[in-house]
Amino acid sequence: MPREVRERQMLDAAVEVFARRGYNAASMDEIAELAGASKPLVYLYLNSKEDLFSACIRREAEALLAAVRGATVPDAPADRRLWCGLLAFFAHTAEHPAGWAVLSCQARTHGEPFALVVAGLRQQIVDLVTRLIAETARSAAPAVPLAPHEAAGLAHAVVGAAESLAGWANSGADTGPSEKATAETLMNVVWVGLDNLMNGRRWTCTARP
Amino acid sequence: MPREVRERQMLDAAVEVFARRGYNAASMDEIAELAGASKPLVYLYLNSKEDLFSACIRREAEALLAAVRGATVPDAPADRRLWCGLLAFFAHTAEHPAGWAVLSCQARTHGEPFALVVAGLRQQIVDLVTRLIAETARSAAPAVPLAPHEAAGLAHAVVGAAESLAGWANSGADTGPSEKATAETLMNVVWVGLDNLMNGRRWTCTARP
Amino acid sequence: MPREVRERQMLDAAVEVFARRGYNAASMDEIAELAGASKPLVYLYLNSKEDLFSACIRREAEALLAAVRGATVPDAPADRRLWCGLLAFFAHTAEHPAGWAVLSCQARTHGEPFALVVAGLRQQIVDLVTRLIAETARSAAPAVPLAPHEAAGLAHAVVGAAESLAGWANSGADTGPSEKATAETLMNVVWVGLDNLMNGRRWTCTARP
Amino acid sequence: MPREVRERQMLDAAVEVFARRGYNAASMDEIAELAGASKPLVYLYLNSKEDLFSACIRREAEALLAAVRGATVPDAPADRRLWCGLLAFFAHTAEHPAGWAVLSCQARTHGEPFALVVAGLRQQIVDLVTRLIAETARSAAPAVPLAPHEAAGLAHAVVGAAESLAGWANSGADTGPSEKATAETLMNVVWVGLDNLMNGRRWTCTARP
DNA sequence: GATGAATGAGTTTTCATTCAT
DNA sequence: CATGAATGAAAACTCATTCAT
Repeated sequence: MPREVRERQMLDAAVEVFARRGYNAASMDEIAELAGASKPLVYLYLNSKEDLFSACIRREAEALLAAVRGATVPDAPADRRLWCGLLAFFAHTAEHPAGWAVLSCQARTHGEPFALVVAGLRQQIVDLVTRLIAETARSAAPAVPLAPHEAAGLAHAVVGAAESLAGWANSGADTGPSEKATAETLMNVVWVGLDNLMNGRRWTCTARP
Repeated sequence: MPREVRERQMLDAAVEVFARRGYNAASMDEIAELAGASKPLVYLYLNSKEDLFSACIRREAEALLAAVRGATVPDAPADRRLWCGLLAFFAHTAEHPAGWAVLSCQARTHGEPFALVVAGLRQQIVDLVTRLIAETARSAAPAVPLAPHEAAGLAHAVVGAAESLAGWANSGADTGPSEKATAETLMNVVWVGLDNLMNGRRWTCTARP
Repeated sequence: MPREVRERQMLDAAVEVFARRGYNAASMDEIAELAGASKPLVYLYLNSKEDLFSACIRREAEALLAAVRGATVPDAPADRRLWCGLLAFFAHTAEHPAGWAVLSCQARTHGEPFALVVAGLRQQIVDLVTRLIAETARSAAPAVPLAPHEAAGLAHAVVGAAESLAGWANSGADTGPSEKATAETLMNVVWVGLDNLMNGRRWTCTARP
Repeated sequence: MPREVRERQMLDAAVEVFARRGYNAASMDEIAELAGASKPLVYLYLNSKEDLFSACIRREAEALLAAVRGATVPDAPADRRLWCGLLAFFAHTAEHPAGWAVLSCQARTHGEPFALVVAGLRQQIVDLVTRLIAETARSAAPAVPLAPHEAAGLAHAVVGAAESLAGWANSGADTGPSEKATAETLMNVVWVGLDNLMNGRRWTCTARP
């Protein structure tokens, strides 16, 4: 069996086990067994538990980013691109629950080096969203232009909301809404809010005493 | 030194260490040392590592919920209450970064019992926000009434966005915006979007091919 | 409360706990609590766990020895004295199961010093029985005199048999026989065997090929 | 080194240490060191201290029972079989003092599961002796038949006496008698006594006022 | 005398990791 | 490459024991 295939099997097994048990409770024995390989081979290919975890995170992060990027086709209008990105995000996390669990839960809680990888992924997604928002803002030629900082804030909010909704959608089979409904909810509040925002209607603390 | 004081010191130390190292990597030795007490005393007062972690989570969750609840004064209009709640949320998480880290990262990833406490806390906050949104929707007598499911989705999105923005605001001293600016960003997109939403303008996939 | 009384309560509690949990699993906390005294007082009166255990053993050993000695009235014939001693032994062990458990099980298994005390007690009982047997042998003016070594062997056998029967009698409420029946069984085989023995009828390996 | 060998070494070491120090005071470190292996290996092969202890007890119990069973050849007359069984018992306990110490002292005092194994062993030996006694009683066609309960009582007495004599014989090199002499003493008192017993001569309390 | 606070020293147990075959 | 033997290092947890009040 070629190395590449074996390595993929190992990563698959590791993601599964890390998601199920958590980083520390996951034992190399279990991972090796689930991968159908011997422990020394795992070490030969992936060096150490940390490296293995790191490889898992990187692979899952890249896959998620690729899914989202691949969905935001360059030629479409910005809102459609955001819409498609959201859909892709929800679809990918729903299809790879173990990978998403590792990314969203495990990676952030076990040491800086791992957290940095995830932070990097997140930043790339935020940047993507920021660009979409800024682009829309520019093309709308609004009465009140959107400050760059504000665009970044919005992007952070959107990504956070998406993560939260993904968790909600995946939490229980019946309680959460469908993938598309989730995306629509988010799209509605963000897009319409953004549109309105750019027309100068802003909420302020003093507006309603 | 009276027990109560010692116990608080221990919890402070534990929250700090759990946030820094993660649940598993946090050793009782380090916690005891940071608390300025011996390990046996920690065990005498708090029984086990699990119980200690549980106590941390409960304390931090209750403090955060109390802060948010205390800020949403009952007599004010709904938007003002949401605004105050968000401010309180951002302020509290900014003031207790370790506590927030434990709640948002650690607690969800280390066993059901812990996750349940945090899920409970989150649900209570989501419920609070859901009520505020539904209340506003009713009082606005909109053209298109807000479905209950939609209100819950919005609330999930708002809470997720708030969490994300809290992380952003706390991530680096200089990159993030001020507490108030953060809250304003969120308020703007959510509230104005909601207002618009209830007037029948919704974004749909087919609206812009 | 006078020291003597307190000390007795402590020993009572200790014997109980040592019998229930075993030497190591018995905690000073539990003993102190059962004795209705504070732990420091236990230490003040009895110095250490080892000393406490030692005191328990000594007290129970002396009580058992006194019971047996007191029953073997000097003026009666030897067989009657042995009979009464056996009865007393069975009665005392049945009435003080915790004490007997400590003596027969715990004391021998936790370090030489304790074992020595018990060995001393046992030797004294064996000596007593040896004297009774030898006395009987002399008074019977047998055809084949009983060698001193043989008397000691018999005594060891009798004591061992008695211990075994005591355990049997105390093991289950219904399976074991009554105290008196137990003593009679033992008396029968020993005394009648001894009587026979002294008349020259001995079992030998070659007697029945 | 093959696992089987190592495992035997570990059990040997464990029996030795358990006998010397007692169950609780025996540390896994000492056992591992005496076995010439590392602690993790001991755990890998034998799981836990309890399991290790249990394995020791089982092995020693089976060995002793096999020795006694193997010596009581089925075709010989009952008295000869008892004689051989006693000899084998004394020989085995003399050759494996540590094992006998663990069985007779440690196993009974450290938790039900262990005690049950030993109780089972003891019961099997008692049953064996009971059968021998009953068989003899039947074949002798005595004036007064031996009640089943009485046979069991006798067997308990014999086993207890044997245990006691084994302890005596092993206690000091010079004080105790030889293996064969020990067995003869016991045989004499039991067998001759039994023989007499079945001819109606019983000792009774009132026989000699 | 009783009580609560406090701890040093030691225990069992678990992994990630390596090496010879 | 797979396997089995093997381990160093560290973690959770417990307890007898003491001291000030």
